[in-house]
Amino acid sequence: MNQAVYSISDLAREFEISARSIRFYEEKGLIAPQRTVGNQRRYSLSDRYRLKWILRGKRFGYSLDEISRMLELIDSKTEAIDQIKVTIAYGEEKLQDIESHIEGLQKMRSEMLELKSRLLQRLTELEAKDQR
Amino acid sequence: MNQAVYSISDLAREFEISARSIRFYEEKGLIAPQRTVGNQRRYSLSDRYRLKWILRGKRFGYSLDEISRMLELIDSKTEAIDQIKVTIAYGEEKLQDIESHIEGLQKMRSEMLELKSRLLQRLTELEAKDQR
DNA sequence: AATATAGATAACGTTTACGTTAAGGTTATT
DNA sequence: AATAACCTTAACGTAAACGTTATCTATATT
Repeated sequence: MNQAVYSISDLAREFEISARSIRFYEEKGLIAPQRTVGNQRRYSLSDRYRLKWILRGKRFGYSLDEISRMLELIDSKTEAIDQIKVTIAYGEEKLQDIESHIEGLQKMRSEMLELKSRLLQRLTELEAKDQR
Repeated sequence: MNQAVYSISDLAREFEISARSIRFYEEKGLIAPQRTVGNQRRYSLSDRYRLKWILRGKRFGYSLDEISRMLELIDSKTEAIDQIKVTIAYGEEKLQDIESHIEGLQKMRSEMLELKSRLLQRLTELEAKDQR
């Protein structure tokens, strides 16, 4: 099994964040890499995937706490029917939330477009006046 | 002209935020209501609109600083051609940004959906096993 | 006019998400 | 084996975005 392994600065470089940030996410329990004999962090592919999720979540306004709960969802490995049901329910909640985020952003988008067309309008008017 | 006017707590109630927050946005220059003779804040419809924008921006991960710049764009009233061009350029930048936010969220959405279907799969398997 | 409710400023406190040293230990390279 | 490059924990610092509290003033209601 060709399991890629990354050091903390490998990931820091790749995602353009500080090693401090990555350690901070670990402090908060969002990620938990293996350690070498010398106690240095070694990240697997799935750790890398988690980190990607963390950064995506952050970009869209989710707090580390919320992201943490989403990650729990991601690595739910339980075989208990009731637990799975709870997890699915939580996932559906988050889906709703994400969808409402998308809607809100689309609203912002359309307002921005309106704004732009108003500005373009004014611009062409002024340029026409300039022509004379 | 039937100009609606709101007190600070009117808006706080409507948007479910604290009056402190609204005052804070004013401190940061994002909103600037009229004052009564007794120095109390009175918000117009357009102030209310700005506040809505502020909250929307915040929900989607924009900092008050970024939102501030977007608002400047909204109330740009300049007649200077060059200034308008600059404003349009900035608006286009923000549009791009919003669109990439939307894309990212859609990615999150599809991963969430995948996750959910995997969980549903496991659930039905377990329930089938339970049946026997 | 008196009282209740609401609003003002101002100062200090708090949480989140890191940045920045400091004082070392580990790994890789020559 | 020595040196550079990288890593560790730990502690303190910081910026953003408010919350909280105190003290005082305005407005609304009976």
